[in-house]
Amino acid sequence: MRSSQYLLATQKETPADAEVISHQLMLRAGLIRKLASGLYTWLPTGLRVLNKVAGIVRDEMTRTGAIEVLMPVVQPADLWQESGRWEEYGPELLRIKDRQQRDFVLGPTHEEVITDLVKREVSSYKQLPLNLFQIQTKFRDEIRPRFGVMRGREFTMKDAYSFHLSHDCLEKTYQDMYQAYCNIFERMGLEFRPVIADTGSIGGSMSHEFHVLAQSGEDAIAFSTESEFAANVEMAEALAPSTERTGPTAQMQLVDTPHAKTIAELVEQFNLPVEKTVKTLIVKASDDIEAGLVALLVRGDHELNGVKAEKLSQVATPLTFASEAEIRSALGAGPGSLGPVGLPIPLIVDRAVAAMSDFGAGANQDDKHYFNINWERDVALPQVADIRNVQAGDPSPDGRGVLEIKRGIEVGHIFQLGDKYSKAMNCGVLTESGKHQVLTMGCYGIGVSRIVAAAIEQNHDKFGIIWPDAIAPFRLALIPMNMHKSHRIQEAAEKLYQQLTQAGIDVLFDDRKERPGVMFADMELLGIPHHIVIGERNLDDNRVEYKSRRSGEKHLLELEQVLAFIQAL
RNA sequence: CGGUGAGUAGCGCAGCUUGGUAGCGCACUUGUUUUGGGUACAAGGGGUCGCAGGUUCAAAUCCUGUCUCACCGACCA
Repeated sequence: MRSSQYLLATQKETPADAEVISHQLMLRAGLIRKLASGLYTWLPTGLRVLNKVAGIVRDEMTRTGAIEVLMPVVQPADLWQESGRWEEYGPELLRIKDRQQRDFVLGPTHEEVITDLVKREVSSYKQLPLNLFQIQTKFRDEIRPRFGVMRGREFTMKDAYSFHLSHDCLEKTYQDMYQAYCNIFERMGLEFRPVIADTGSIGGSMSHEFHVLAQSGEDAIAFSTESEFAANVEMAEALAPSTERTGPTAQMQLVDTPHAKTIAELVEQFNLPVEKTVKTLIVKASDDIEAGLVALLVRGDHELNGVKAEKLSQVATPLTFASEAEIRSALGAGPGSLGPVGLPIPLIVDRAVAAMSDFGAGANQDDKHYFNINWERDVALPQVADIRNVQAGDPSPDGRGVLEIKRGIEVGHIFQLGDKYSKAMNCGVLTESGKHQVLTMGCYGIGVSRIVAAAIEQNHDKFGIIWPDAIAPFRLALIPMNMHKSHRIQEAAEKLYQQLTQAGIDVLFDDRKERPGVMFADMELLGIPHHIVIGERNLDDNRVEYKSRRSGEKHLLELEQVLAFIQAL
């Protein structure tokens, strides 16, 4: 490609609304432009990267025996009514009507369509197992799109769906996908980790997420220092403290605490260790709880884990915090003065709270706390559950080492779905014995467009992007200096360009009439991994200069060596 | 959906308090200059000041409404 006949679209200045580095660089390097909130146009350079990412994904998927299809973005509402997700899915599902006033949705995912397809097309056990995938645009009306294509509303995703007669067979495909995903991210040159994950609203049992590690990641991941254990913090189990609860050492006392509405204020004003305080959180209860509310207790320095809390049968789904007004009318005190003693609604305490003694908590009267509360003596120990987020330094759930927390960008997610969709939509085949059997499914997603952003988060410096070779928009930048004034340089550049292009190398030939500094700066911003600079000085010796974008190393090459050198990289 | 803030040239911003001919830097065009790291000088093109209504002789500026965008929070595959 000649830059004079291309749309480079690089910019010096960073638009004000780009927060994370990948978003800034994608705009500056001319990869994307925003059309509206969460909607982006892919410019030629960005599309080249996107296509390379998609190509690797397609290649590795095909290698495992998965077969590519392409399903519509617009889907009829009946399918969603059939699976039950027309009601289940919230406002994130964009619903539209056609000219006949029939309901449709813009597909946020394709379980319904694929299940319907397989139901119609597959009728015998002999056709199984089957793994179908597509690389397609998805639309999710995100509450808060941000970070450019990292969390856009419209995005490109690879989604695969496998169909099986038995769980063992699903298990095997799941493992194959796990391995394929590792291969994909390795080929792209990304630092990633598979972690145990929550299945969320897609449903199912076993699930892993694949995270690209980066400071700006939206998810927190817990790793063991000693073992292979890695899980999304949402899922990482917080073990019960290994030490027994100690006995009471002091009488419970009621204390006036007019200026202590938060744990921090309580700790500061009353010289109470934070590990001796308890937070009382009030959430909406599920329908079978009469009180309508449930109290969740975690230690003062711990955080409630919403995913874990939502799984408790007493807690309403989705997890909803009670408003101050609801709390006052049900409990007679404000949120800053709540505690377990005398609380008239069901209580669930975290494992760490159950192990506490002589602790302080609200007295369920405004501006008063009880200090030196002890379970059993002052209040019965209620139901105990794991409802907090793990923290750095907590013991690993597998018993080996302690946890460390890092941030990650979720770029892949694999699920063992089971029969959630196949059952709801009656997707089955005849078995060997002639009986109808509902199929077991797996589903496997990769955020293709998100990978582009994630790769930049991991590969950049102050000059711009540094693409891994496998996903670079161009592998090589050909930079002639003052070509418009020198026939020798023009001749050498044209010849190299022909030669490299014919050898199948993606070359960006910067033939613009620009100053050297402008060209260097643009090629670095674009992140092209390998640069060849042609100048008068070196041409006298029949040489050009090679420079690696990543390492910065430079050396001279004979003109005749260039092709072989690049091919050997 | 709640809180906060912002909409003025392609991008980044000033002007608004105190109403009176719309500005700066970058980018773009032309010329000269420069030529291995975003040259310098000169001349130019480009704006219904988000939109609608109101006040006024006069509105980017004051008032009302509305739309859009961003950040924080809640929420979320």
